[in-house]
Amino acid sequence: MPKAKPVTDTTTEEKIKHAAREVFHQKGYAATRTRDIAEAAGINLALLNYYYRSKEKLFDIIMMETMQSFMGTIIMVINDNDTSLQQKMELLAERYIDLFKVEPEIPLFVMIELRSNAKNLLEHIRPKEFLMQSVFAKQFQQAIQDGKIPPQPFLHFMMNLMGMIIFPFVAAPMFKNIGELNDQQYLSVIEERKKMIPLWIKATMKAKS
Amino acid sequence: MPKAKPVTDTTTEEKIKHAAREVFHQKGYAATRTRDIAEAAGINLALLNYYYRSKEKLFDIIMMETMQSFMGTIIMVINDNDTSLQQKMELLAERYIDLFKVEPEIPLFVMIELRSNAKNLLEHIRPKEFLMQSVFAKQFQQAIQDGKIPPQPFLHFMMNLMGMIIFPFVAAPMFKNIGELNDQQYLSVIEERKKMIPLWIKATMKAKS
DNA sequence: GTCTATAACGTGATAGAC
DNA sequence: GTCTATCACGTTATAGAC
Repeated sequence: MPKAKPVTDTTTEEKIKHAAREVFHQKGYAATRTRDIAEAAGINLALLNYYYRSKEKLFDIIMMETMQSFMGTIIMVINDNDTSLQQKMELLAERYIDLFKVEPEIPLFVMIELRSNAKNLLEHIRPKEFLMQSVFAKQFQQAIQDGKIPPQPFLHFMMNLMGMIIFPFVAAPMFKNIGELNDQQYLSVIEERKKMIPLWIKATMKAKS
Repeated sequence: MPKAKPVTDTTTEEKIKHAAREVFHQKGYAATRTRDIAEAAGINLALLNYYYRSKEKLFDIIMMETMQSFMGTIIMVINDNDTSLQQKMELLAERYIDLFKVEPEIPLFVMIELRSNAKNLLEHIRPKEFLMQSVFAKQFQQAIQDGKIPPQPFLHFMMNLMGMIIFPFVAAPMFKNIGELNDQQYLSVIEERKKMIPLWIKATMKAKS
């Protein structure tokens, strides 16, 4: 069981939110009981409602902050004018893997919530707008025009890149079993991928379409 | 909303199980109410308990059958002595994509269940045993010994292959939004990947480690 | 086998003492 | 602010008529 970040947890309000983040991430909205959160926070159930009104309101806060972690990572990287396409891929792999090393449940949590609440979430975060108009996307198209890579759909490229980064976290139990690895060993395997993913992706981009 | 396979649904017992499979896949165990299943099956709630005793027992059956779909696909392919490594990759991409086109919720469902019930499920299906001792794994090692590909970990190869196949289904809402695609269009994008994935994977295998 | 009515239980939320 | 006790409600499961 991976622990979330080392936090001081000063106020009761923060203790509750911190516990909620962990429990919601691990079990999802429907399966977590407010009593689980209260217990994890070491406080009484009534306090949860005192500070956050309801389970749903608390969840919305966690959801928003989690999406911010998830999207913030990519946003900071893909619109930097001073990095190349190749460097952006390296940064994406590095930043995401570092994020998920601390909170490995985020990817699956986000995918589940996107399924059950796609419409709401997507029109709020608008991945299409900021991704397709990013420097990253433009550099990709430029590389094609410059003949550096063959013409190919940006979507497949993104699926492969994000899949290589994220999928090992989504399917961690399976791969840990296959490789007979404990949590720590598994993380060091994933650490290797930081360097490899950009090379692999580069190779796929040159493959004939 | 993707529909599950066209089925005759003869008996009441089958109608219930078919409805349960759909609802459990779409919403997960905790979020589905037995009433949802009864309604989807067009029967009364009491009948569900009459045939399957409890929500949990019904779920266990669905889980088992789903894992069978999931693992059965790979098992049939990876131990065939008459196909090459390359052909096996092609078959895996084709079979899995065909399966998930019919029931796109399976991948996320399986990942969620593996998270919340890893120990039980994994010691029952033992992916490590049958995968690592498969003809597929042996052919992979042989290709390295023959100098056809550089030495590299089988686990990374599997992560990349399975990730390319499965991840687009797990993160479908996100990619549909990015590409502005409806369900049908999205499936035809994924269909393209059947041919491309083996080429991409081949390219990654030749990249320097 | 299939239904209606209801029992038994778990969970979210609140009242009210301190 | 924090607690205990309790309410109100939804859900699983069953009893019993047909």
